Amino acid sequence: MADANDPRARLELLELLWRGGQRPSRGPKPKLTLDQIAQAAISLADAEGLDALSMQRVATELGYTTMSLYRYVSGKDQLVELMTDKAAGDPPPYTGDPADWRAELEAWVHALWELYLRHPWTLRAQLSTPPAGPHQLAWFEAALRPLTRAGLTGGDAISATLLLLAAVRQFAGFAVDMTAGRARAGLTTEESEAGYDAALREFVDPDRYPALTALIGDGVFQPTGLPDSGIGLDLDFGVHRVLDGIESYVRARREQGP
Amino acid sequence: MADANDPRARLELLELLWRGGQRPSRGPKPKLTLDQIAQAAISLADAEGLDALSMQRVATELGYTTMSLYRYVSGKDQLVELMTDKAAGDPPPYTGDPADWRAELEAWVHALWELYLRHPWTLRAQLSTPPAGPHQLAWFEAALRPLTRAGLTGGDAISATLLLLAAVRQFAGFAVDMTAGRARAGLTTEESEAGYDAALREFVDPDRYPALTALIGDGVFQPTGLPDSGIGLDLDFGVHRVLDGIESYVRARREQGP
DNA sequence: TAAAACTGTGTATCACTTACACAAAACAGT
DNA sequence: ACTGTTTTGTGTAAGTGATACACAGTTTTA
Repeated sequence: MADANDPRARLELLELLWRGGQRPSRGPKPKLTLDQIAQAAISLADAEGLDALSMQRVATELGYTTMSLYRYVSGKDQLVELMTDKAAGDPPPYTGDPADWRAELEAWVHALWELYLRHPWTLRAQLSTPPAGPHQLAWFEAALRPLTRAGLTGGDAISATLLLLAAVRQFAGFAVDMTAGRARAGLTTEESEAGYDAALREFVDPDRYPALTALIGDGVFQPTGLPDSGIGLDLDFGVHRVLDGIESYVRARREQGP
Repeated sequence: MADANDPRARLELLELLWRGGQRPSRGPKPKLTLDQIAQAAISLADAEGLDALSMQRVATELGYTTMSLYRYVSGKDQLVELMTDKAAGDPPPYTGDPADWRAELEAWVHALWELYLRHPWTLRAQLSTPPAGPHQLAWFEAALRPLTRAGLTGGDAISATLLLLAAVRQFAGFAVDMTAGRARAGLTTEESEAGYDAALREFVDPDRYPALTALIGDGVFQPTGLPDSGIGLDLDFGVHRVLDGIESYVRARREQGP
């Protein structure tokens, strides 16, 4: 099995991602499958987070010994990579007006946001390559289609996809981290938000942080009762700006020629 | 010392962030300082990454025992939070035209990008609260100023800051992950990029991924020789779109009234 | 009917975090 | 000055986790 410090590890990973780890015909029939292992690991990570994910626990969950997993996976890192692609699943098909690329991208963003809230640990997974698995690329494809239709070409379409991806990932990350931190502190959402507001009021010096102080004074950081402290709305705002920016870019290029 | 599963942990953290862990007057004079510990930990994380960061190694680096660190810090998690704020430092002062909010934000983005490349591990640090340290907030403030001047108010200014922050963080994350993965595989940049292109060509099915296939055919994924595989340029593209979007939003609001 | 290849397992090693208790050090109040 | 209290740095030990390695049993191939 290829060491992690080896170019072969990348090829091996691709093989597993795309061909699901076909086994040679010799030897005993495997009792487990890669898919089964990845599924058990995903369930565990969903329920208790990436920190609670250990080879031991996955193995126990499946009723096998820890070391048996190493017959399917070169190590924990590789397992996480496989989990990440599997958990991504396929993006939901877009059913709206095919000409409305903005709506299609908004739906994409929304679906991805939900995916990350469903599998928060994927945001912390350390991947060794750019997206290369079938599901990761399916999401990529689903964004490229409307962007291409909007009029973006080549590298611009990639850049725009990455920009939207960046926004969703980070905003989801903000939301997830806040929820996790809140839960670890044993606070309600309201308590947590009020505590943050109070902390800002206590420590933020108006001379050093004038703009921030003004916002605090406006009550911007007070508890809102919104889910995820309103991060979803921040994301909506951001996506709207980004799509506006893309639209005006395409228009300018069209009018002015390349 | 407050357990992590305790609201007091948050107050304790704030105390350390803002008042640097003042010590009671009784007892032996401490030989270490919080700052010293954080600095050693930052150097280690810079050099070898967050995985290599252990209490043992930090202590050894300083010439003390592992457990001595626990007199200054409640645990590794808290240390990482302190490191993150300290490593953020203060944003460089903006020296350009004060009326040119776009240039100011571009400079901010650029400085932040460099910060993340200098301290890549901060992108993986798990923080228990929204930004609450003096340096984190200083960066926040530095973005709020030009955005406020641009004409954004209240929650909009926050949303826009988060959007730009999201872009920089994630693009830096892409760059960092690619570099790390490349290094672990023992490949040159060129080899790594060529390998990715080759993998896409091998596995991507034109029927299932038509838009992606078109891009691959255009040679978009071929090695470029650009630093960080051109991610910096993708970020520039993205920031340009975002600023355009913000600008048109402000203009529309001004013309139409709130 | 071997020989070869592969599976699941038991064992062992190494690194890590952190709880706990102890002795020495420094201060506070008398 | 003195004594009790608080705090520091340390030694020890427990618990968890990743993973290397060798072994015995299983299945296929020649």
